[in-house]
Amino acid sequence: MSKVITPRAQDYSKWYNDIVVEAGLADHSAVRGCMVIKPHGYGIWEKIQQTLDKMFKDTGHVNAYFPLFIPKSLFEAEEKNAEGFAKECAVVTHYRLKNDPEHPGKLMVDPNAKLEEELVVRPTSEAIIWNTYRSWINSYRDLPILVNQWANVVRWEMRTRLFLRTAEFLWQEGHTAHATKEEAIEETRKMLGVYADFAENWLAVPVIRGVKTESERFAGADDTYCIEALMQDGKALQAGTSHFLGQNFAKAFDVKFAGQDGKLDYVWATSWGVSTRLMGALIMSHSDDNGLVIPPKLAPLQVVIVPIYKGMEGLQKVADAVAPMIEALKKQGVSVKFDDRDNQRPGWKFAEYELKGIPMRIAVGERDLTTGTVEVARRDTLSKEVVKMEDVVDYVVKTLDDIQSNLFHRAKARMEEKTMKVDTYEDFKRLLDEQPGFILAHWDGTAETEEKIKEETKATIRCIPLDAVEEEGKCIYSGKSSARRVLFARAY
RNA sequence: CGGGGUGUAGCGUAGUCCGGUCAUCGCGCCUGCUUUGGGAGCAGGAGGUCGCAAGUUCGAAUCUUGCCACCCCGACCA
Repeated sequence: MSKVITPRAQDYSKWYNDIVVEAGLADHSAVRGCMVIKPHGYGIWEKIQQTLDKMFKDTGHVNAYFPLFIPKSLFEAEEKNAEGFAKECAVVTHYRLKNDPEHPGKLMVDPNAKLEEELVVRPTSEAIIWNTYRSWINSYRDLPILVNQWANVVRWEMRTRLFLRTAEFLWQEGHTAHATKEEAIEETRKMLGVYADFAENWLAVPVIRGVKTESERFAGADDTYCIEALMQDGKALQAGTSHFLGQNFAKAFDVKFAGQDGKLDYVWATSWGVSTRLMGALIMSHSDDNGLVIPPKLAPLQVVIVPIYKGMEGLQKVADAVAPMIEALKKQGVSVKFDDRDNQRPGWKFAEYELKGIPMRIAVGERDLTTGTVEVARRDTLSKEVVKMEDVVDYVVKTLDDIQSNLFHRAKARMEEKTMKVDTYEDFKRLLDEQPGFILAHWDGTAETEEKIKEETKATIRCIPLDAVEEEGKCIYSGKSSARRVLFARAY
């Protein structure tokens, strides 16, 4: 077991923090609620970005970039959106500092440099983007607009957690404009599908696709679709959202287009995003008490080769022996590193790479050179196998695939095991405490009931699953009739 | 915003109640030798505005006052 990671059973929350910090993913910074994403963490984020970016391009989207600052007057234009985010906005009021006459060597805000109009640091970019779209759109021929941006946003959260909720975070936000409601809804659902595909086939995190209830909806949306994942401790994590924005922003920013019939109408909109929070989902889905576990498809480094030797000549012998293997692995598209650092011993390196979640490790000693074998270990099961040198490339390629799918199936089995159908409020409350997880239960569809349940149990309706089957039932809280089960959980 | 906690070397810490060769120990770092198949051993060495500011005192990591920062729990949360 790791010397630096708190075991999950002892303190899950501390375990999570330890993984993030000790695996070198991120650190707390000098700024409250803001983190430094370190190279290892950023390397994973870059993989996430590259993969998603290609998926967006493949579905017809292009990238653009809009300003970090939004004039307050624009920000407040879409009332619900503004109201929803107002409580957590950072605001720029001045544009200059000057020397503080009372405290030599210190600076102060220059009171003469007050901005005419305050600038809101974007918590999300609908306002600035829709204000821009007004000038991009005149006719149905200008539609659809399928734009994505990779950016940072700021939300002044009261309480933050590394990756899961930080005051500043990195994300992508897609903002599309359409001529018809149907097309916009189709786009909303299509992007939800992209997210679900990415979550399951790259992050190896199984998700439930669904629609948010009215009270959980994005501020300014007509409908919010989401993917919900379940972490090892039985708490839910919203992993991505895709919003059908109706004509709300088009109306707020007066974005109209002339149709084929010459009539003017407001444009239909969507927006969708995933953030560095996905890192949190990745960490909490797969990692163990030894450290991080990275799905091979997103690992910046997939295979590490650790030499075991005596003296520099011994190291050289091993290096010569593995050189062809490294070349062959690279040819297969496997990222591989030969760790020839002489200042750490093999055992130390083993522990280190396990902590960092590298999917596979190959140990090669002088002993192996005589037998023509190597020892290959996989991170997900921690099992080791002796493999003939000439079979290594095939074995590694196959095993990386196997780890990827094993991680997904393991997480999926866990999610299914922790998903329960419940028909009484007593069982509901008991399960939340005794076996936390997803709970499928009947709900009468009212915001009042939803709110009461939340108050009394801290569980929220994560979503109304898209694949929910029609089923007559009675609301667990009010006893009123219900047509389908919805998904409850305590959430991050 | 409420409650709790922390701030001493790169990291983790002892010392604070009771002021006086107390700046302790471990990891890490540097040098050398021996080691290397699961976080090496020995020997030597370097490294400090004790969060910041003011005060009390012959003397402050330690006492007083004020301030700052971060973490954890809760409230809050597209």
